[in-house]
Amino acid sequence: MAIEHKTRTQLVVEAIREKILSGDIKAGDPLRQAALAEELNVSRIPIREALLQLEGEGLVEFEAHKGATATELSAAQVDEIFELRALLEAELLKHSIHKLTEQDFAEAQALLNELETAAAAGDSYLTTGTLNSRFHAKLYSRAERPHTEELVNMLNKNSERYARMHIMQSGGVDRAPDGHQELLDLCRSGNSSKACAFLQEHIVSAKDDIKALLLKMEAEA
Amino acid sequence: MAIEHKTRTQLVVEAIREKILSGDIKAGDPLRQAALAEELNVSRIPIREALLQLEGEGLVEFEAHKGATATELSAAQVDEIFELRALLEAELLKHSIHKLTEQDFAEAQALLNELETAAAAGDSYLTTGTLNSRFHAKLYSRAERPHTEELVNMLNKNSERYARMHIMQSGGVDRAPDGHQELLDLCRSGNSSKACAFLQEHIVSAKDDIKALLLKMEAEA
DNA sequence: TGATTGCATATCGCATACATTATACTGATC
DNA sequence: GATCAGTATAATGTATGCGATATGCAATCA
Repeated sequence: MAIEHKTRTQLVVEAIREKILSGDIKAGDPLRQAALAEELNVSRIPIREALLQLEGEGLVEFEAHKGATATELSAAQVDEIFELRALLEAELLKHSIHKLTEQDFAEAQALLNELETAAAAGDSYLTTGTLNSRFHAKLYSRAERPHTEELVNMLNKNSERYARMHIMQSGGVDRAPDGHQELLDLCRSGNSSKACAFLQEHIVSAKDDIKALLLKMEAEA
Repeated sequence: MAIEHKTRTQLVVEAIREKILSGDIKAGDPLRQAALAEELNVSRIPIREALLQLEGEGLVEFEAHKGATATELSAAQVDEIFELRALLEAELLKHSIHKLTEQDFAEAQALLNELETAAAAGDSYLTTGTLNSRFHAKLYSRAERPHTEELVNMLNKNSERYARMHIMQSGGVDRAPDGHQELLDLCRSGNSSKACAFLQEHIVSAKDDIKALLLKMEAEA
């Protein structure tokens, strides 16, 4: 296994992304190149390049001569992003479900068990969030749809910070591991249309929770 | 109207994008920073920043310490991209169709007439391609789904160069203005599900043509 | 007093120069 | 002749510094 040589720009990308997703940098905040450069002990070049990459991920907006800001999503936009996720993740599942092996199901089940344990133990978002992603990724793993997967990843990054906010707000409780179990069972049964419909439902209901939170915040502001 | 001040990086982005879409730079070709810098009379910094933006658009792939290459799409990937387009454009149409005004229909019809005239006159891709995009964009214009629109734009950029190749190959003839007319009529009739289904069909059939071409090219290589 | 112009400052955009990494080549060893 | 180590070369990655742009404030004028 080759050790990978990370470039400074990559490290900066990860640092800033985490700052945005964790809420350390809030939506709409300006991202000053010089300040970030000093904080991360690099020159402004890797900062600029990192910001450009994050713009591609949709987390940052760049305006010439004015600087970058963390993207701000309205309730309507969050709506759209979750609906896109529902659409595309269902598409992934549709293409993957019939190719999943017994091994895949077992691994998915293991991830789910781990997730339940972690959730019960009140572990941090870093743990539950990662397990959650890995569970979903496992279900889609046989889709062989790299572009769709990348789009889903991008949409997930965009919605993740709002999901985190929601979890914080509701006392750090992750919801719906039951839903996950039901989804997995449906996949095992091989009923593609039912499983996809359930998945869409699952994503859309998460949307509704988060949208409610956002509307409240918009009203306050 | 404020004159917009284009940054060097933006100009470079446009220059390289056009080189890729036009086939001047072919899929898989390496993009040497120094060479591009000299050719476009700028330093390597704006070149690097432009390449990063193009990576976000999916036209370029960046690998640390190895440089950038124009993205290469396998037949399977072209397949995927067109299916995504079909899915997402149908979604846009679904959300837009019932909000389209008589004015919108008239403008779409005008674009279509212009397109037919241009196609009959054998105009360049620059003309027909632009009209084609504007026609589709008009149909989606009331969707109010900015993220979906952006994804569609991105997918279009990725498929455009293959579409251009296909048109070149078949003697510069653009296909299916009839299909466009039928699509517009369906939209006018307000039959959402039929119109969306027809649109999907339209995109998928374009895919099949291009895929055939690509498979032939892969076989030759 | 209110609007407008000009200047000061913060910030960004980009050229130059140097550091680091990957790769092709050379020669030695088996 | 094949393989490997070591080096040379070319390309990328990053720091520094200067010129350009935007923005806020102060001075000026109607």
